[in-house]
Amino acid sequence: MRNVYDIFQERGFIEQVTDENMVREVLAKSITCYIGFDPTAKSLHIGSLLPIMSLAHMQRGGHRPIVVIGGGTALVGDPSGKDEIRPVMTKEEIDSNAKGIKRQLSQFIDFTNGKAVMLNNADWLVSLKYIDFLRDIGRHFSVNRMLAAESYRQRLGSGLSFLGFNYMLLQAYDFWYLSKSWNCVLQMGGNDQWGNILAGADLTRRIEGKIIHGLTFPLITTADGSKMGKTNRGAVWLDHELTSPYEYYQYWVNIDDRDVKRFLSFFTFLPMHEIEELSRLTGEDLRKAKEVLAYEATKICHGQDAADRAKSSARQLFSQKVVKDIEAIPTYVMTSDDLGKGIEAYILFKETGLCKTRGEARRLISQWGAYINGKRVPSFITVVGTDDIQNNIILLRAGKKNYLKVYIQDP
RNA sequence: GGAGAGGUUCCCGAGUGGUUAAAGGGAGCAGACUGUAAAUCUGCCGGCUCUGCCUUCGGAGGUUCGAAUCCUCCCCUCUCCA
Repeated sequence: MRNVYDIFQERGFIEQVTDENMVREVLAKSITCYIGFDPTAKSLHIGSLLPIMSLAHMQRGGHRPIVVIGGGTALVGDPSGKDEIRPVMTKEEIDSNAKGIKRQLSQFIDFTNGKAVMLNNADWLVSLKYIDFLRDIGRHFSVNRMLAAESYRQRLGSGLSFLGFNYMLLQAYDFWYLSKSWNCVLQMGGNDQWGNILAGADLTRRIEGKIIHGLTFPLITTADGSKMGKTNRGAVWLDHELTSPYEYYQYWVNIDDRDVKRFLSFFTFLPMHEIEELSRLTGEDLRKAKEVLAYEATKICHGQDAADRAKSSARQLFSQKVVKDIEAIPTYVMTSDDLGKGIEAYILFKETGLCKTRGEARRLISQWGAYINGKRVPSFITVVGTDDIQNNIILLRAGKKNYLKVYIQDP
């Protein structure tokens, strides 16, 4: 079996490593590794996809991944990222988020028979005693060194509370704890976690005299320099209720040409020679590569059926063929009673969620960006009524590529 | 605790009594061009029951015909000093 390190390397997963040779050596045998995830939402979004894929690669390579839900650390808030204050979350919220996240991760990682483990660091962090913690853990940390860390240095200009300052200690404690209780020898994470990961490895070396390792992934930005995963409707979620498989598929189809190769490497399991081949396509043909990316990514996240449906719906909608089977596109259900004597187009676009406000809907329509059943809506006071129903459906379109169907379902 | 600086619409950032829903940039949206791409150009870009109305410039009061702009108190942030 190939060393996972090589796989990571050829796919561009590695930004920093504690010690390349040692990590490669460690990975020659089956090990336990971990990545932490914040339970701050009930779903992860594609910003977390790279770490997730890395764990999947690890598992495929015969290693045991531990997913740590940061139920304890979420109470403190990581200052190294951008976000400042996290809303204080109740234990119930965190638990329910954790449950959702585990279900989600099960798509990517096999948690059966101990092949992967999910833990919540609240279980060992919340009960810590302050004085004991200071004496046992705090003594190993040099404030001087912490202040020198990049993640904190940036904060020094904009403000850092003592609470946030302690985040590093807690995460370091996690790594130490996991190395002790689960024999975990590698922590991975986004590059913003580098300082925290090092702190954990350092702490473990000081307490146990044991060398453990860290590896970080590059921060993924899109070719135009923005953070990955934002669309007009917000983040791209892994949860199919927050982002439908169709929308998920569309996100990947619409990426920048320049991102195709990287994203294929990151977000699919396709062998590199296939990826090379796909990325050699140019011009319009490159869309085929994007289709492959979208299909594979959707398949990994939502399963093959969903990927098939998303693909066929997308093809129909964008190839001007007769639209007959478009089940995968987002659906808004209403009854013919709701439709009643008719409803102004701009209100309908707002109600279905295609536009956030009525004002936005008016703007869309007056700029000729709104379509009903493929026909441009001439005016925002155009009334949509039961006459517009075709096969129980009214097909709405906002802009060039945002489709939604209104499904008429009478009781 | 002391001394300064500052908190403006999604973000950055102008504005210092009326013509300001508030310059400019970014993001976002639409249109043209295209390949469901990028770049470029054009328009839009607080909300609404939209030729008008309502709500916004850290918070609460006050002065004024009229305040984001002046006064008072409060909250928060930063910098330097202790």
